[in-house]
Amino acid sequence: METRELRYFVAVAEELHFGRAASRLGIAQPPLSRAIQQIERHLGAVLLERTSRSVSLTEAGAVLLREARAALDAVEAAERRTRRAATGRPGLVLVAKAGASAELLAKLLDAYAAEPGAVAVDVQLCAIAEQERHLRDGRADVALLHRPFDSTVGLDTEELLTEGQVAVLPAGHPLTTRKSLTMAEVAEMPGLPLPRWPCPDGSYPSGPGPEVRDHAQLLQLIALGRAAAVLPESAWSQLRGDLAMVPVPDAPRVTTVIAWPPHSRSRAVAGLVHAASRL
Amino acid sequence: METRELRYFVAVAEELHFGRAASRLGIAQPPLSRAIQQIERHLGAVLLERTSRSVSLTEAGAVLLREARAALDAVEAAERRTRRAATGRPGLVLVAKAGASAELLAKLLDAYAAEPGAVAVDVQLCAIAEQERHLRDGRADVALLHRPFDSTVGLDTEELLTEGQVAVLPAGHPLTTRKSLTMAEVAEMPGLPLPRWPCPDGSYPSGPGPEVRDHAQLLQLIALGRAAAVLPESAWSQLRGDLAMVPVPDAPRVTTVIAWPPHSRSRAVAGLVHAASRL
DNA sequence: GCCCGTCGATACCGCACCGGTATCGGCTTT
DNA sequence: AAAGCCGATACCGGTGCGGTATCGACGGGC
Repeated sequence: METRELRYFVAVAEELHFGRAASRLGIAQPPLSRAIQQIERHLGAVLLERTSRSVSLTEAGAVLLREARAALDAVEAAERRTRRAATGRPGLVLVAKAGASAELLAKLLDAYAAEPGAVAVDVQLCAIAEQERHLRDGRADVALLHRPFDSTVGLDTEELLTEGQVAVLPAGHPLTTRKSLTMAEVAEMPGLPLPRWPCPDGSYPSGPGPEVRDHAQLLQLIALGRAAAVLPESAWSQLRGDLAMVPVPDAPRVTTVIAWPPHSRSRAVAGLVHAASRL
Repeated sequence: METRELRYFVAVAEELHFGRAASRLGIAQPPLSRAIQQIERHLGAVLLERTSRSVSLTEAGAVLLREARAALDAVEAAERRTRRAATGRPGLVLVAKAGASAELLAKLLDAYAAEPGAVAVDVQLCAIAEQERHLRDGRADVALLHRPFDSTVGLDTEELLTEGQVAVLPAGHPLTTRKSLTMAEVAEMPGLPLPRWPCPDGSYPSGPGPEVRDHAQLLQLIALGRAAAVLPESAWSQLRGDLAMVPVPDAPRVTTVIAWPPHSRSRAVAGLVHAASRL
């Protein structure tokens, strides 16, 4: 099967509408209909149930959607990594959540730079839940992830740090005088909803809190008195004067891990991981 | 990039000869030359150094070869898994090395069959080093692997059993009277070389021993007095009357694991792993 | 109840591109 | 110096992709 066909199928499966999928792909609708039929003939399977009013995935279609996304990521990764290898500069790209693990990251970069044979490390800060995708499609070589929030499925990892979490509140909030809080108390603070983080697919769960892409956004919203949050202790180093923190002992402990795609066995990645593992 | 292009590149990169690659692909040589040029133009990178006498991979070409193989596996897996999903029969395919972990496998299948909601399990026995590929290209859902021999990189795993290894010798061999042997002693037995196992790419390392694909082959060669081997203790259950075993305490311990592709989060796989984890 | 709008499928057509044959140009071998 | 091997180039024909036009089925509205 060709990647063109996979791209076409993914577009239709995501839009569940041939016309919209076609315009998203920049082609007309009829060739798209034909291409999907050809895929179905090739696989000997019905992938989409279609009436003139609705399009829906069959079970086989759902499987192909999941697998096709992975395959397209792999193809994209192949292109990107080849282009990067061709430039000759063997630099590493590391992604981390903007605003998270700042201290740890600094120590890691220092430690690695001191190693013999260290190469340049290009640090990219991205939105929550974006790092995994960057690793999978070849835009990055290594990532700092946070269990249990980020999925590390299919990646090789090394644990770096486990820590508890704290509630981050606007300075002057009544509860800032407390020595500790429970998750239940934090979740039910009137007027201070917890923010909504993006899901891996980029959508947001529904609920009362504000939609948030990274820590900087979040801290600003808290300072404005529009939200509260429960964050790893190390977020402390980022705290501005207009914020306060209170430990939340019953929040799940957070483990920061360094992760890399399993088959990228480059010297440079190994060196960085080695430096990380003995911080 | 299209999978056709990736296939073409892989063929040339493996053959390092345009003519042979073309005939392997079933096309003529000129279109292949053009296709490679087109890929190089598309990526903006030189992938192959060619003179009229030799073809060799550049560094970028080596990266693309590795990544392209992974990408093609992912595409193939997408097709296969979709076809399997379309049949409606939600059977699982489990691969194991022929002749290895026979007892464990039997217990596992029994335990899983007793679980509520168990589906049919299709057991495929294959050659050494083939299981990983079966998982990656969608021919199988789960595999029994043996660390440290098999690579589990990029797979999710659960440990099942760790055991020591024993030397397997022809019955009546002088050393069968010993209570134990060392690796060094086994490696240097005159006239009884250790066999050569295939590498992940299907080739064999060079050396004195016979080339061997699976345990049945190996045991027969040992019985014939043409080889000796060091195998996990559980191979004991397979031993015929014409073979003997002696413990080898300093051989690395072998861990049998059940492995599955990380993004295949099907109910059935989860059930099988669950059954396996509490054997 | 008829008309109209929506949406996927079909019909048909032109052109890009893939794959084929013929040939060239460079290099090695004898 | 001649011959052979091998990748690149030139050129050509056919497949198939993508386009426009249209059909047919289904719903909703006045």
